[in-house]
Amino acid sequence: MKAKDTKEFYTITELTREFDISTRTVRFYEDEGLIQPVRRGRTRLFKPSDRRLLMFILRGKRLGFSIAEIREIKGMYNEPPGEEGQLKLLIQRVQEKRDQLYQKRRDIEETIAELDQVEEQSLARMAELGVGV
Amino acid sequence: MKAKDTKEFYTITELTREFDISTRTVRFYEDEGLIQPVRRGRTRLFKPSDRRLLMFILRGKRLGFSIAEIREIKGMYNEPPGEEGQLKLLIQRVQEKRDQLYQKRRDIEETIAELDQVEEQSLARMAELGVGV
DNA sequence: TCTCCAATTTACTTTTACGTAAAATTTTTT
DNA sequence: AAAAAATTTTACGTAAAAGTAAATTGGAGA
Repeated sequence: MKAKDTKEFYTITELTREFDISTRTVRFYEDEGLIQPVRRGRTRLFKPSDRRLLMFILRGKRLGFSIAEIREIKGMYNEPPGEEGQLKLLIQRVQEKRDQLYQKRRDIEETIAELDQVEEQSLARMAELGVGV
Repeated sequence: MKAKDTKEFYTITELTREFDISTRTVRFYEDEGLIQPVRRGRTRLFKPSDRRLLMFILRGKRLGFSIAEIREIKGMYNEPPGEEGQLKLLIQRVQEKRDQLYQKRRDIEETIAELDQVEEQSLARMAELGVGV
């Protein structure tokens, strides 16, 4: 039996169904240079690595990153450059992105805590009304 | 001595400077019904509660929430409704939002872990090059 | 080969979240 | 009070991220 990621190729619609996005979206990401599926004739064929890349893009989107930011982060996953200055720059960029993520994580914790309170109050109100949960 | 949040009123520019946003942005949020500063004549005056509300909005933005979503979350902070059906709906919505936040948190953890790896590899490469950190 | 459905290309449109410019106040400073 | 600075309103503009429509094209099956 074939597991998800051992499939040779995915069609565009397989991916759009799996991730609940439109073909336009996938092609848009290709236009933006984020994915480069191979072609059989004109038809796009997506390898497992393309699929993982798409997952990476969608994860970035969920976090509110723009296409440009996603492209930048993707670039960081390449082989580290051989030149010292470039290397230092990369390390710096990585730290900046990570700091952004730390901030987002704090934001999330705060928001979750507040929503917890809302829920608590709501449950209390339910109890007042004598409603079973 | 007056602490930040005991000030009676903030002007629009005080807020734009503190949070590094434009007046257009603040007025846009007002147009969207997110903030309702009082007026002295035509001039907007922002109370500490308005300032906190603005912080809340900007936090939502950092998390990639749209204005509509921020409005929705804000609505959850109101007094819980008295009617049972409404209450149950609220609780459900709260849980949905929280699930979204959990997802975002997982996304963040994954991305941070990957960036950690990039940094590690970069530092290893630095060492190879015999560069001092 | 014909047919039909999925995929592609091209191009115009839409939505969100502001940016920017102009002109008219208002407020503050001198 | 006059000048300067800040604020407001109005309105058009824009960039990002797709949505949508139309016309083709390609491949799979009868």
